[in-house]
Order: sequence, then structure tokens, then C-alpha cells
Amino acid sequence: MRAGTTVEQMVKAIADMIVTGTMQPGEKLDEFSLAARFQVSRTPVREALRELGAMGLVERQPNRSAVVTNVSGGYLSSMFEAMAELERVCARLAAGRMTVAERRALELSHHASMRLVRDGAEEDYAAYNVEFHTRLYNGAHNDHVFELVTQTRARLSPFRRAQFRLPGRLSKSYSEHQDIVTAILRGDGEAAGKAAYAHVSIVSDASTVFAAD
Amino acid sequence: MRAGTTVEQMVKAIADMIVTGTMQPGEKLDEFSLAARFQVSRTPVREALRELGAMGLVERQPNRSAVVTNVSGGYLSSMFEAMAELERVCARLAAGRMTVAERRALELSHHASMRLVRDGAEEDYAAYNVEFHTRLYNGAHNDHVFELVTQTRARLSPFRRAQFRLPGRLSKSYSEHQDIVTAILRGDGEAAGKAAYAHVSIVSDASTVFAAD
DNA sequence: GGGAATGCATCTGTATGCAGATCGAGGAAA
DNA sequence: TTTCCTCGATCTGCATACAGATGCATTCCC
Repeated sequence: MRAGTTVEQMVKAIADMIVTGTMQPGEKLDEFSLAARFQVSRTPVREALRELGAMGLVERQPNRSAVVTNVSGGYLSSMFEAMAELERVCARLAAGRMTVAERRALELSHHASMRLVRDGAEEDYAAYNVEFHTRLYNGAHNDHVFELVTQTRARLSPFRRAQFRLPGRLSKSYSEHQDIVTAILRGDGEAAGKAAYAHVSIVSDASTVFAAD
Repeated sequence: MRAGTTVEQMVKAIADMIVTGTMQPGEKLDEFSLAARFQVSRTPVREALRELGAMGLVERQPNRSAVVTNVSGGYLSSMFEAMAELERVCARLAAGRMTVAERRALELSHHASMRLVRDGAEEDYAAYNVEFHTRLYNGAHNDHVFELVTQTRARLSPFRRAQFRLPGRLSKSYSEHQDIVTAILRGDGEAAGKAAYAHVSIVSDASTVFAAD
């Protein structure tokens, strides 16, 4: 077994190219080319493609090349809505379950992000934003919900890259985070859920601009 | 290509054996035996197993046989909780979105199920129950939520087989369905969601009896 | 007798070859 | 010129072959 790359590594690598936009929706994934690129035979490439298909990142049809998933407008909005609902669930659960340490870390990290907003550091804020939401997902203390929300987020990622380029988006996002944090700190699950839902829904509206099918 | 079975057919067949309990959690899935059983070579079997792994129905480790997923007690309860939350979302959305025809069909089919309860027809009621919940999932008119809830349900199915054997479970389930239907018919999303959550949570409690890890 | 080492049977992971399907270019007919 | 057909290049789906990993039972040493 002198494989250049394992199936798991290929899955990661290809998934990464898709979610980072290196590969565009609709792009074909030719088994032979991928095999050459990763220095393996077609067999492991096929297995990787099948797994990516199950993850929803590529679409497969019999005797056709796999293509990077290009979800329809309708399905895309259903994913955004689902994302908002999942965030609501996470925030609500988190408000009742986060440990003292988790709450403190959420608060501190949120406060620190104010500086990024003031400096207009979009890249850094985007990274922080991922961290903020991940804190919520973890704070819910429900592994399966975490899996569902992570999976949905991964599939949405190709469609929300330009999000924070919108004017005023940073400070708006910050104040929405503020609402969520406040509700969580006082243990108000319903309010936290509502704020989280609103936060993600707004992102959704903005994103539809980029989501022409 | 004189394959006896396609990969897709194998995925379905094996998934079916898992969710119907023909294969128990923990059971090994030997590639060679499966290849012999389905009259194909190991290559398509491997692809099927990888897809089942991505679906969460089997677990795979390097150089080990795939085994039917046997989730830990903690993860199992997180799945039941997630299921309840998803049902809540579906019911809430369905209350506001179901078409007139869908509402009528839900009501009629629910009423008809009373007969199954009276006769103690457990098998038939279980089938009806799947139908009832599927109506909710569809009624939410959100394809991605449908996908998430279906996937979670599939992964839970090996752990809820004996559910309706519990004494008095049928009539209790019926009256809980009644609550959901009533709320949906009058368009009360919050009440429908609450009732659906309660319904599934109760199932969860009952099921933990069978879910020793 | 108990525990560690070893060899064999078995299984997984990947490469390669072949059959069938698909797609597109080029030519023939209208 | 347009449309349809054909043929070949290309690609997918699967079978087979082989190398490496694993597990178990036997054996050896203490």
C-alpha cells in the first residue's frame, strides 16, 4: 500500500476546496484527474466521491461525473431556514446548560470582538464569528444537534462567503450577538433562541443576493 | 457488467436490515460475506459500506470490519432530544404551512387510526405512526429540515423497536397525536410544536429502557 | 501453569483491467 | 443551413489481483 493519499484525506481536501470556494458549484469532479492529482488509483477516489455525495457536497448520477452540488434556490432557502431553526435550538438549550466557564468565555470573547468591528477587520471578524457560533453549538451540550448544525453549516458555507462585505454588516452582527449573549447570561432560553433565530435569518436574507440559482 | 446488485440497492437493503432490526447494533459487516450474499465483488460492497458509514448507520475504523452503529447512552439521548426538537420545528412550521388538502388528509388518517388503537393492532399502528410523522415532516415544507429529521429518525430506528409493546402506549400515542392535530388545524404553531415535542420526548423516556449501551 | 512471542488464516486497502455508458465531433440527408 | 445519425474517445462501474494489517491460536520460554 504505497498510496499517496488516503480516502479520508481526500474527502477532507475536496470538501475543503468546495466549502472554501476553490471549486465552484457545478464543477465536474473527474475520477481519473483526481486520481492523478492525489497520486492514487481511481478506486479510493470513487470511495471519497461517494462519501462526499452522502455529505451532500457533490451530486452523483449513474455513469456521470460527480459535480459540486449546486443547490436550487428553493432548497437553498430551506437550508437557511433550517440553519436558523437549529441556531434557535442551540441558543435556547445553551441558555439553560452552559457552564459558568462557558458563559464567561462567551462573554469575554464577544466583548473582545468589538475591537474587530471598530477596526473593520472583516477577515478576523469572520473567524471570530465562526468561533461565536461554535460556542453556541457546544453550549447546547447535545452531540447530535451539534452534528446536524455543523453539517448544515458546512453545506451552506459556499453560499455565504461574501456575507460580511455588506456595508454595516459587522456592527449589526455585533449587536445581534450582544442580544444573544445577554439573554444567555440571564438564562432566558426563549429570548436567546429568538435572538439567534433573528440573527441567522438576517444573514439568510443578505445571502440570497449571492444565491442566484 | 453482470452485477447481481447495484451499490444503491445494497445500501437500501443493508440500511433496511439495520433499521428493521434484522441486524443488531454491534454486528459485524464482513465485506467478503456481503459480496457473496449480493453476488458482487468487494468493490461495490465497500462503496455501500462507506455510504452507510456517512449515513451514520455503520461505524468504520481502518482495517476493521464495519459494524452496525451502537451509539453510547449519552449520544443516544442527544439523538432523542434532537429528534424531539426537530419534531417541534416541523409541527410548528406545519401548523402555518400545511395546505388545506394536507390538513384534511392528516385529520382523516388520524381519525382512522382510532380503530387500530381499539383493536390493539400494534403492527398496523406502528406503520400508521410512521405515516403520521411523515405527514408532519412534509407539512413543514422545508426540504432540508425533512432531510435532517429523516436522517435522525433512521439512525434512531434500531433503538425504538419495542416501543409500542409498552402497555397503554397505543392509546396514549393516539391522544398525543390528537393534541398535535388539533393545534395544527387551528393554526397554532407554538401549541403544535409543544405537543409534538412532548409526544416524542415521552417516546424517548420509554425507549431508554431498551437502550442499554 | 502463565505469559509472551510467533506464524498462519483472514480481512482490509488499493491497483489494474475490462465491459458498458455517455458525450461530442463530423458527416450525410433534408 | 439545419438536423439527425454514427462512430470514436472518454469516462464510469465492477471484477480481480495483490500487498499490508489484524487477530487468534499455537508454541516457546520462564
